[in-house]
Amino acid sequence: MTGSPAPTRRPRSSGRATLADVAQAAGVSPITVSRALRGERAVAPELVERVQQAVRLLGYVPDPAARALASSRSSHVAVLIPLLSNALFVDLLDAVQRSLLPAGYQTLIGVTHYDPAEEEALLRSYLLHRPAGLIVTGFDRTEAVKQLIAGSGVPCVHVMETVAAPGIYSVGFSQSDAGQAMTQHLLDSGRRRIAFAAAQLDPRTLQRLQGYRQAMQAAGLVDSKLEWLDPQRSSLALGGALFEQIRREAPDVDAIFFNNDDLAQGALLAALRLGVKVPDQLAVAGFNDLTGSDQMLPPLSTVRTPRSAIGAEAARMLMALMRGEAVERPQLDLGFEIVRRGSS
Amino acid sequence: MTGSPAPTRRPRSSGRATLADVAQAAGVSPITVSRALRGERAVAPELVERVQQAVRLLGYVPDPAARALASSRSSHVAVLIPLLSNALFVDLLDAVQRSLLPAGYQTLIGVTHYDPAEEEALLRSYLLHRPAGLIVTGFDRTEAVKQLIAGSGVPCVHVMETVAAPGIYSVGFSQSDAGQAMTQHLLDSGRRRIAFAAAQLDPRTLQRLQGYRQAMQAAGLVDSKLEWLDPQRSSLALGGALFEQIRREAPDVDAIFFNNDDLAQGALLAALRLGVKVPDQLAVAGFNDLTGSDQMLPPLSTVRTPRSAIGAEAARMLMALMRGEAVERPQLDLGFEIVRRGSS
DNA sequence: CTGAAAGCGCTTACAG
DNA sequence: CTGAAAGCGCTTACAG
Repeated sequence: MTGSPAPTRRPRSSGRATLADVAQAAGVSPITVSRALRGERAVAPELVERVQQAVRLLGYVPDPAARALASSRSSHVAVLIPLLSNALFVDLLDAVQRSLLPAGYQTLIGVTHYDPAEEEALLRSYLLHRPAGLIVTGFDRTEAVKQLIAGSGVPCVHVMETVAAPGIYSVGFSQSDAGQAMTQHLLDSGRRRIAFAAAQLDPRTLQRLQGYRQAMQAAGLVDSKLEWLDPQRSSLALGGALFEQIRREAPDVDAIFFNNDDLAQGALLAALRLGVKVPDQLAVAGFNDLTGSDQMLPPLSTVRTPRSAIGAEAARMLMALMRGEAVERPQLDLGFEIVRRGSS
Repeated sequence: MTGSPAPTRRPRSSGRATLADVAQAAGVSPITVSRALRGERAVAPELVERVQQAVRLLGYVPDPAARALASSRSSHVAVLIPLLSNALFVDLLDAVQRSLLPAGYQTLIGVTHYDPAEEEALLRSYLLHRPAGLIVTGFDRTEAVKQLIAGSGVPCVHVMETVAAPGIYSVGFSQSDAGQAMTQHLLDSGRRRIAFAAAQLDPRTLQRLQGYRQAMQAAGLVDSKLEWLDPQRSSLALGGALFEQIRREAPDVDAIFFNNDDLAQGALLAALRLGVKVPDQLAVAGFNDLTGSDQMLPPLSTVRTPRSAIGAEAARMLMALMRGEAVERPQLDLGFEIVRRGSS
């Protein structure tokens, strides 16, 4: 019974309910619907109720693309991390997503492979999408890239480290304090020739090295020959290789502090293979308390880092910033914990 | 020298160059620019050149939101995986991103925690964003969710398993064949009382179990008491616990096939702790060849699964689908490899 | 507290 | 092979 002439143009709409549909159903204007939905300003409570009913009735869901185009801001949060193969960052991400997803934000994950150039490229690409927010790892970037972030106007939270700087938001802990504390723990348990073995050599690893040096310095035991710094990627195999190398080149070393648990785990396995008794002949310590460290033989002493809490707090801080709220504590230090197990 | 009156409205533009700017600079219409940029139809080569020059000159980059709104299709690819804490899926993701990013696609990562309901919620959420493509893990979803995917019209590639079904695209390998092959390897090396120990109990684990049963059946050695199926999440600690339990409850077991390497690694560590000699008293085998398996004592025999290749091929297949091209082989079996090391 | 108009920056669907 | 018009579904900026 449609007496009207067939339309000349095929409609381009997706068939989903639109803001206009909701407005019509609720008997208000589209702008009022828009405002009611975003909780902006005080729309009359009665209208809000009518709008919400219409939304339910029609199963209306806002179109993210239209929203992004009109407001110059998407519902995406870009998260830049160095690596996905380090459980540390997986835990961080998991916590971030768990907070952001229920709030309606989609997470874009960028892996930088510890390469500032790669990070810059990702950042430029993501910024084109006008993300609602940004989470980046650490502070190791060029002045140009910092300007790029600041100039974009996109709220940004830095994770893993903290820094006191105006307009900079960060959630993390002091990597150097953690390095110092573990070294001190080894000193306190009577070790003297404590080696520091590190891979990757990213900024946070080097901060831990500083902490190690401070503790050794204070004890009057500094010896640069005790530092093994390998730029290769961290792995169990590399940990084993470093262990053998240190045993060979410095037989008097009585403790090794590895900058990541995978290295330390590899070292413990190498010790088993070589028949080196840990901790009797040699203490071994790691960093991060990764999966499996408590299962090793002996269980690995390590530094437990609060990456899940960092992720959750960073998400919370970012959401406040995205809502335009003031953040009372722009710099959040979540600390760390020395976990003493059998290996030290 | 602007004699014109001050504009009454503040401009809402972002300041970036737009399609219209490029069109004006190139002396063509906006549609021609749009077509030239997307490589659609044959635009006169000379015009394409002029457009490209204007693009370079102005530093033009298309606005993803506008594009998505006008075309009902974003530049996002949603990838749904069960877990981020299993290195298997991290490798898969890494490979997917490595292929998709240079092609201009952004990856949205959804973690389902092996929960179909959670997967459905994520899927509905992502589909609202009208992704350009979809990558999902396996085939374990309700008919309703399958309809949801099919009805969305979004190209979709399934990974980790393969299936022959019209309109279904998949890249993976036969989990049951892999389970069978490893069991056969243990049989071939003289083992008879071979236990199958599994956690998580996701669909692919159960397929491996089928393969195990087939091999045991063929050898006339089936015994349901040899199956230890634990719904808990896979971990080193659980592997150790399962190892102890199996030793206690079935002392005559002469080999244990764990459905994931982390379990097997935990078992090897437990064996060291308990003084059980592997492989003399007992063979141990794993699945996936994860990091560290080659470092264990003894090194772990396992099934190497081609997850990086799966990710790369799935991305390639998806890109073909997104371009509207025909895919000659909608079902790609990438196989697996038995890696024999010291533990068997 | 509410709304009419304009606009965000693209692509679609027709037409020639 | 090229283009003028319309439209995608929202929000912004004014105005009242």
